[in-house]
Amino acid sequence: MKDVAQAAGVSITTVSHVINTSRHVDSATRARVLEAIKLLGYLPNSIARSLRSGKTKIIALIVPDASNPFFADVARQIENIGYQQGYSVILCNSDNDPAKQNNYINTLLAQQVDGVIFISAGGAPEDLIHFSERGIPVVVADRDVPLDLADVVLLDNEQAGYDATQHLIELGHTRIACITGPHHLSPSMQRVEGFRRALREHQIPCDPEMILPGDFRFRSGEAVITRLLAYQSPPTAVFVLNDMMAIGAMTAIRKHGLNVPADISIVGFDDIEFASAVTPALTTVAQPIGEMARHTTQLLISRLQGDQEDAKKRIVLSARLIIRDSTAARKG
Amino acid sequence: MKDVAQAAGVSITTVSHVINTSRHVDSATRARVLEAIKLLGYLPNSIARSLRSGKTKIIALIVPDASNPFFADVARQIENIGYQQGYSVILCNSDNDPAKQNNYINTLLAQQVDGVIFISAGGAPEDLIHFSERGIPVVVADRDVPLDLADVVLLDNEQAGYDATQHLIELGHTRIACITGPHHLSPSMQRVEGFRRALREHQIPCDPEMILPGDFRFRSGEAVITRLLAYQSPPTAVFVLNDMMAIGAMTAIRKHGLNVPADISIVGFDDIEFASAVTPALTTVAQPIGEMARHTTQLLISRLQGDQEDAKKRIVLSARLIIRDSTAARKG
DNA sequence: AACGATTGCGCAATCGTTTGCGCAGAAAGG
DNA sequence: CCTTTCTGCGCAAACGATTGCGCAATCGTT
Repeated sequence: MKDVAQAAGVSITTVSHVINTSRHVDSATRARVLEAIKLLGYLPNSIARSLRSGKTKIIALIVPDASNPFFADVARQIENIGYQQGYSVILCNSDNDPAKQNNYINTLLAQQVDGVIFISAGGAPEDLIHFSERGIPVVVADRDVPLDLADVVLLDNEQAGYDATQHLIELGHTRIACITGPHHLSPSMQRVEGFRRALREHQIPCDPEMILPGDFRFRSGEAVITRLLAYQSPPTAVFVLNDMMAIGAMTAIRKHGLNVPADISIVGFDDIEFASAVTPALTTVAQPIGEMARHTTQLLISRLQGDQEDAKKRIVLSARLIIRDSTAARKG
Repeated sequence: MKDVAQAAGVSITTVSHVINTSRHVDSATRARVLEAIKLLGYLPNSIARSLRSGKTKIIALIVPDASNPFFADVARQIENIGYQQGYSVILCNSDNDPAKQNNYINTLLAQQVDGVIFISAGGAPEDLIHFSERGIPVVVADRDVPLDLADVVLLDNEQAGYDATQHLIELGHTRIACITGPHHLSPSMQRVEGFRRALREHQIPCDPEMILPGDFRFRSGEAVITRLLAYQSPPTAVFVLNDMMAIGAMTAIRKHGLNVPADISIVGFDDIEFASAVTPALTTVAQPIGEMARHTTQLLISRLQGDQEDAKKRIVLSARLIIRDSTAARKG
């Protein structure tokens, strides 16, 4: 910048004002400065800028598992929107590990990010309050956390669970299992509640053996369905709380010589791209990822731009059941 | 920091030295300072640090499509390794768009990242030279670029293409198609060359109609295979240059009432997690993602730690064919 | 007791920007 | 021709850390 100033024969003050159009500069001078900038290939140092302004134009996105297509997609969309609004997004992978998650939170604090979008790996991430303490806005997405200090964007998981289950019931199934996620995650719990409510409303007894936890990853879908199939009277339909596990389950079912949906119906959750690619195409509950990403980012950015409203906002979106080929009427 | 100094009754100089253990401090004093730090919840401002030191401890990773499981996985692993070494990784999605890619490069320059790992979206990203100009090390991974200014970590794509094709030939196929990626990407080109060499060495004529380009995404696998199936004498085997398209192709094949591998054999590329999940399980060429991530990150970090060696390093890794159920001997 | 070495710490400059304040010269008004 | 108002720009103080230099007190020697 000094060099630019010298080359243009002005002070660095003027250079700064040219760059930011923060006050009037004679057009001849401006031209000289601009030329010097091109010539020297000058780029403003955003570190110094941030130091001065207290703003970094960086928002952090913390996700539990970036290689899960669902989160990958969320991340991509948030990044896109942020990018359009002039924010860089730094992606942090907590690896489903609350400790790593806390580490990241502290790094990000030191890094002076302007805002945070947080998808919890579980636990009550107490370090989040440090953000509030420092006036850094946080938006919690997808998974609720037991702390009331951030805006939240969630899916109506209970209703979604209900809808999926009802679909199976309407197909005549009564022995319906559910492969859940980890107990401590709010979406998993709520989908299970919807599952239970549907059974209850149709007077179908709910056998606790039929509700088994997985970890949202492919392998655990295989593992859990194998246990279910070993039951004396195995389920004729399974509601699996995400697509990764659902696809794992379908793979395992085939290995056991059974057929989807003839012998057993499967409903997944998320509607990842592969859901329509597997055979049979997976009936699943589609999350409005785009909407979610949009609301989340927008909420954060409006806070960044000075929305001081005290009340924490809470946005709840609806899911949509997509019926494909992995569900069918009960045999016989 | 000022507050900490005051609370501990010392100068900020001493506080700094306590934090960085950059010179001896009396243990009593040190204790007072540490206590003040805890008490005030002080965290060093890394912006200011970076400004002073010229180091940000941030490395950027530019990928063409973060929602492609292959890149998602690469990203996750690189992030992990970087994290362990004390670097934050900022993930930039170029969306296969050279313009966006260049934009990012410039943002990153302004952001003063310490180093860059670059997986090209194609084009000759001339702006990359700005990094060299400023002494910022760059490592190019996966896709070669026509500029000689960075270390490179690549797969031996030619050999991998050869191996995949040979597998099909050994199964008795002679009408073998190839669904490629965009022409301007080096991995795509090289795999095709391996494909050609295998045909040549086995005296199988190479019909140009049998080599059709896709864009590495799911949909284009469906689209291209559909064209191939419409041929008067369609292929009995197809080498698809990535798994996303391969799975798309299998889906489409089924829709056409044909069977994999009975009617047509498919070989994919990447060995993403889903490759083993689909039915039939996909025969594919596994890229050593872990090794690639490790080499790439290590190379970059050693440059960051002052490896001034002029010669650009070039690491070439080998792929491994994984035979599953999507390939079979030619009928009849 | 005197002097050099050592230990323990603070001053102030610096990194590259932004920005409040103020100063010169030109235009406008009387 | 002397004020007053603009117009166009520069000075220097921040932002929050790191670090070369140097000063005072203590210790060890002779």
